[in-house]
Amino acid sequence: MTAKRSGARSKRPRPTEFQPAPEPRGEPHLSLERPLSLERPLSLERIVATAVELLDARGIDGLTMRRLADRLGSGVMSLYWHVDDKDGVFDLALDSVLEYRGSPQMNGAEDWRVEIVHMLEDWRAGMLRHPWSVPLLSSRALGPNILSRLELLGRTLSRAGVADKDLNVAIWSLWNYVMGATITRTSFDLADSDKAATQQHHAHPGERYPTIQRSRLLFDDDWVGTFRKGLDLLLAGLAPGR
Amino acid sequence: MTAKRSGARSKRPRPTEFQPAPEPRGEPHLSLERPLSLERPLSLERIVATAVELLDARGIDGLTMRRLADRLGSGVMSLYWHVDDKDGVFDLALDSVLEYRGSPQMNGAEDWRVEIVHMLEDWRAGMLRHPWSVPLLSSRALGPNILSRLELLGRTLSRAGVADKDLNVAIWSLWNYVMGATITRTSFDLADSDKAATQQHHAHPGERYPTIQRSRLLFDDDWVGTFRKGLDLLLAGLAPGR
DNA sequence: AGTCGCATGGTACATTGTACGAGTCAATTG
DNA sequence: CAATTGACTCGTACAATGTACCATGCGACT
Repeated sequence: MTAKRSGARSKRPRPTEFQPAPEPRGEPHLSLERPLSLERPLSLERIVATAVELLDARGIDGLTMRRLADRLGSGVMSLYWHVDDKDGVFDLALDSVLEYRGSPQMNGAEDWRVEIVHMLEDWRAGMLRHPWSVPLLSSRALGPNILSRLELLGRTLSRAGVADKDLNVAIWSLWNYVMGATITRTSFDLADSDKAATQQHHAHPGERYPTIQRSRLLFDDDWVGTFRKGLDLLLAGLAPGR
Repeated sequence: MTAKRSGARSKRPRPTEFQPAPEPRGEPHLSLERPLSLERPLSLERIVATAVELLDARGIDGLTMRRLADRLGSGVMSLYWHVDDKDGVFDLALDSVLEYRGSPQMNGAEDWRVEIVHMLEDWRAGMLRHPWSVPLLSSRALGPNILSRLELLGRTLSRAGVADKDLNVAIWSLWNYVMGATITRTSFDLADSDKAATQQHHAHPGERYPTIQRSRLLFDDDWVGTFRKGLDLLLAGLAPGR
């Protein structure tokens, strides 16, 4: 009767979370050589990693279940044992890219500024390394790794002396700033690569947009500098201590 | 020989822009009653307006060319005379939603703060009214209406006394803040509507995320207040004058 | 041996975007 | 008047996609 898949499907091994090994019924085939299986066995990790590769290489529309299966050397439908549906692949890929490994030294006394800036810049860099993550991030719910970063942010700010009543504003302000900066940045990358559509505006910005033109807003490519300046400014406003 | 469509297609009437009426070869059929055409004639305006309706009603995946044509009472392929492709519809719909009609009074002497806050809040409100605009915004190039807002922002800041060398940082900081705040907000709306996927995290935030839990970060629904506080803070830091 | 649960994947189908080309009708030109 | 043109409409067809359904294989346990 080939037991209902809906049951099996809802029981995913571990969606990027780890669990304290509740004896999952004996380890499955970790024998010597792979017996006569054509390739390595499929796994959630392999699927997610390959999905990220594909997304990096071909963008958000470049990820199709067929292509993904091809790269994995498996049949298309095999993926569906490990994953609910395509949206699930997106969620997993997104979260996997947003993982934070922590700041290197963090012998923190007064280093909270450094730690916060490090985490936020690492986050921004991660998103820019995988530009497809930005639109995904704004259309899906927040995954565990995002929450972890929020938690770290809150904890650090709190340790730095931000009062509880100001904490939420502080967290969200920093958070929003980074999100926005990253989006803006990727928008510009897009605009550059597809000049055809926007040349009408970028070509004659002086006519309709004199101020933008004068400040060279659209051509200022010191993104990192601008990002840091705004961030410092925010931090200065948020945190009392010098 | 039914002239090549590629020629006709590139000649769109006016893509939300206006042009000084270069005599487009005599006005086409603005006769009395519609002769025996089944419905009103198709037009770019109607297409865009209906697309926005559809997007509002069914979300980003709810917009299909067939459904759009159905709502317009036309054949699917008729759309393609007015629009390049589906992405074109997205671009047009997005830009149409982001138009700014200006602040009401603006008898500005010291009112520059009011004007900026008004424009930014209007922008935020517009995006929240059409949540599909957020992911679109972060995956497409900036349209004319966005540039107009940037221009207005820059001009107002400049008039308020922000030095040219600080202008870019000021513009981008405000911009990024609003973008980020809006994204965050829509993420939460998503998370609320699809508790199933995230309940594991939202249900037990205290275990893994004690600080978030303590500050009730995820349950603080005074979005407007938090938004305003952060914005005021930014403005205070950016503009010297009190 | 048989049974069960994990895991793979082939086939099939509905839905999508859109290329192609034929059709309609009004204005223009002969 | 007839012929032409060019703006506009739309039916058909096709390729690409997500995924439901089902058959199969394999290792472990009884």
